[in-house]
Parts: sequence; C-alpha cells; structure tokens
Amino acid sequence: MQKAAIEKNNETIAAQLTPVGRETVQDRVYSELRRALIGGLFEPNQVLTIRGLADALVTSTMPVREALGRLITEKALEALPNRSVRVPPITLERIDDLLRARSLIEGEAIALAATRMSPRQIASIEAMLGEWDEMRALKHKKDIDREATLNQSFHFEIYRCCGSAVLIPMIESLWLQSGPCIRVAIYAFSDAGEVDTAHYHRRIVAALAKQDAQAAREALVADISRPFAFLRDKLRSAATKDPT
Amino acid sequence: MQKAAIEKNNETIAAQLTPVGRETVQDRVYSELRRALIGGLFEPNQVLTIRGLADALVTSTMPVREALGRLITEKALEALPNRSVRVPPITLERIDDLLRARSLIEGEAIALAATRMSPRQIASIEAMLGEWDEMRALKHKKDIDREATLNQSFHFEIYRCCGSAVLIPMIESLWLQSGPCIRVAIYAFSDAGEVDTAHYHRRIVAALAKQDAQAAREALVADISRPFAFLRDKLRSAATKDPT
DNA sequence: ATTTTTGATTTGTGATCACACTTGCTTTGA
DNA sequence: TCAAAGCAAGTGTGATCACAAATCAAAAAT
Repeated sequence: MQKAAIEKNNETIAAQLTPVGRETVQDRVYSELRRALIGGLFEPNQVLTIRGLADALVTSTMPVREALGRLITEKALEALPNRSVRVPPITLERIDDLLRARSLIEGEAIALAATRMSPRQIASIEAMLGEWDEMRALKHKKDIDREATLNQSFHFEIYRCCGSAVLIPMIESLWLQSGPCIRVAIYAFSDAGEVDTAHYHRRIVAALAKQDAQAAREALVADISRPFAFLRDKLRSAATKDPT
Repeated sequence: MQKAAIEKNNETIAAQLTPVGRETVQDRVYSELRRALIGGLFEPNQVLTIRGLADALVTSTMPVREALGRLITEKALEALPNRSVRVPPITLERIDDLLRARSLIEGEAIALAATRMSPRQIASIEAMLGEWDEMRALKHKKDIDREATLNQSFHFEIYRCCGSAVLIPMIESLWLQSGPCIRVAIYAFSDAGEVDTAHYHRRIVAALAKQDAQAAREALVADISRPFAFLRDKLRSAATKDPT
C-alpha cells in the first residue's frame, strides 16, 4: 500500500489549489446589504421591501428576508410595527449614544491592540497609511467611497490585533449602525472643506508604535468623534431653524 | 352627525380592551430559543437541527431557520463549515474574553444608570431584592431556574435606566453568549456550596442609592466575575488533569 | 482486520405558493 | 364638497417542495 505516496500527492495538489468556498446566496445578499449600509447608500428613514431588494439583487425573496432579519437583530435596520423595515432615523440622542458606545468599545479594543501588536503588524499599518497618502496626492478629485473603504480597513486592521473574538463583532455592529449617520456627515465634510483626516490617523499609529495604550485610545476617540460632532451641530442648527 | 358620541363610545371600549398583539411565530421561536440558551438548556457543543427544533416547537422549518440565523449573527450560536449550527464551545480564552467585554459594557451601563436612576426606580430595585430574600428564605430547596430569572430581571432593570438604546442590545447579546457557560458554573456553584449572592446585589443597590457610579461599577464587576472565575478554575484544573 | 466504496437517510438552502394584512385610490353616500 | 366605505395592488409570513451536500451504515475490496 502506497498510502504515504498518495497522501503526499494530495498535499502537493492542495498546496497549488485555492479553496473555492461555498458562500450561500443569503451570505452574498447579507454582505451586499452591509456594504450598502456602511457605505451610506441607503438614506435614513428609507423603507426597504423584500421583493424590491430581491429584484434589485436578482434572487428570490428567501435569501433577502433572512438577511433582513439578521440586519434587524443587529439594529442595522429597524422593524416597524407595520412589519415593514426601514433604515433607522437619525436623532440627536442616537448620535450621542452611538458615539459613546463606539468610544468605549473601540477605545478598549485599540488599547488592547496597543499592547499586543507586533512590529510587523505596526509596519503593515504604517504602510497602509503611506499608500493612502499617495492615492490622495494623485487624485485631486476626492473619491469618497474609496476613502471610506480605506478608513474602514485601517481601523479594523488595528482592531483585529486586540485578540478579542467578542469585541470585534460588536464593533462591526456599531459601524453598521452608525454607517448611515456617518455618511451624511462625510458628504457635508467634503463640501465644507475637510480637515486633514491623515493627521488623526498618524497620531493613532504613533501611539501604537510607542505601545502607549492610553494615547492610542485618546487619538482614536478624537478621530471617530469628528464626524459625529459635525453631524450633531448640523442637526442642532437644523432643529433650531425648523422646529417641527 | 353624532361624531362626538361615536368617538366617546369608541374610547370607552378601547379603555376596557387590552391590545391583542401580533407576535409572529418566528418571534416566539426566537424568544423560546433565547430563553433556552440563557437558561443553559442547551449544552456547549450541542448541535441543533432546523427540523429537530421545528418538531420540538411544533412549527414548520421556516420560522426556525430565520430564528437560528438571527442567533448566529449575535454569536449566540455558531455556524460550522458543514452548515450545521451548534452552541459554541467553552474555552479559557472565550471565558476571559466574555468577562472582559461584560465588565466593560455592563460596567459602563451601570455607571450611567447610577447617575440617572430616580429614587422611585431605586426603590423598585430594592423591593425586588426584598422579595427575592423572602423567596429564598421560604424554599429550602434551591430553584436554580427561578434564581437565574430573578438575577436577570435584577440586572436588566438597572441597565434599562442607563438611557442607552445602543448598549442594552449589546448586553443582551453578551448574556446570550455567556448563558451556556454561566449555567455550567451555576450548577457547579450549587454543589460546591454557593457563597451568598445576595450580598453582592446589596452592594450594588447601596452604591446606586448613593449615586456612586464608580462603586456601582466595581460592585457589579465583582458580582459578574464570580461564576466566570469559578468556571475558569474548573476548566484549568480539568485541563491539567486531562491534557488531551 | 482495516480501509474503501456504495447507497440510504438526513440536513440546509432556495424557490414558489397561499394567505392575511396594509396601503392608497376610487367610488359611493350624505 | 367631503368623509366614509370599498376595492385593488402590494407586502410580509409561513408552509411545502426540489435539490444538493453531508452523514452514517453496511457491504466490498485490499
């Protein structure tokens, strides 16, 4: 019996092939809706229908309704008493609530990451920042979607180093919930002449490089607070102007 | 037109009738599974099948699969690569991870609650503690399920006062995730001669009554740490005894 | 005796249908 | 003219079916 030989042959084959994966339709729908929500493609208060989404995504209703159910449980969407589902409205209380939760949890995650990141991982983050600068220098016209995607990778690359399988899904849920809000703010930022985002990110990286957990936490909170603060001011002025 | 009279008649009817509610089957399945998970009715590593649960709950597979999907997204259950779902296994890392997250988030929630609870709300909590003592004095035989339910009400009654619509669902998710672990510990507690739970709860209430946020946080952390610490020790000794 | 193969059963996934509820508009009645 | 009733289109929910993948047990081959 040439068992060992067969085993070896299988191994060499396995080394060259890349796993094909078996993502279900439901998973794709879910990812797509997540992407859309974090990207702010849906507006707050917009109601989503199962059949409408199913048509848009070219599937049946089944994967869509399950994906919607999942998004509702993580509060990324809201189930109205009518049984229809909408993306949650923005209120002042909710903004402050989200910012507080994000500061708390993402702050803890980055503080943990600061003590655990290897020099290799820090270098990787720094490299990411470098590429980002280049891209920004090349394009005069801002590409907000690309910008947002890079920002997301930057943050989660750091959070991944905190070593907590519990905190990271919670952070993802928080991003999902604040996605629609943030996007509104970002667009307004871009109009109002955006302050330099890169500065805040460099502060974060510097703190991480020094393994200074407290400084990293503070830099992060400063970073994520900006769009929230902007949005809060905008809402407040809108409220005083139009007190409906 | 006797519009006013009709209106009045409708109001008197409305006052006597209680809303019937329109809970879906899926919601009931979801609640039932939540209850079972927090109550520790399912063992870690146990795999759940859609058809099996549907039979047990006397429904079709449809509501069950959607409820399972929701529980998977909140990490209360785990989706294996085989596409089957099981209740997550207990590991040392996960225990410490859950305890850290719970201390962080529930600690923040109770600190917020400490500054916001009205005397009326505090009195309500104290009354709850009193009833609890009575019940415990009456029954010599311990009713673990009742005990766990009361404990849950006690904690969430406090958290509800933190005024954060974002933190509370996260805490629920954390309880859902630690439910199976905790229950294992509670059973062991009961055998090993449980230390007085009531003492810890009184410490919490005392801190809340003084509006001392920091003391409340510390008392809470002490309270939730106990079963985790117990479980951690148990697992560690089991690991050294049986190093498989 | 151990491993491999084969076949039957179980299981998750997606599609489709039936039904009840909601919603918006038209028609009817005062 | 205007409010109320009625109708039609749309929507979520649950059940059922078809299908592919996984699982397990018995049988066959080494």
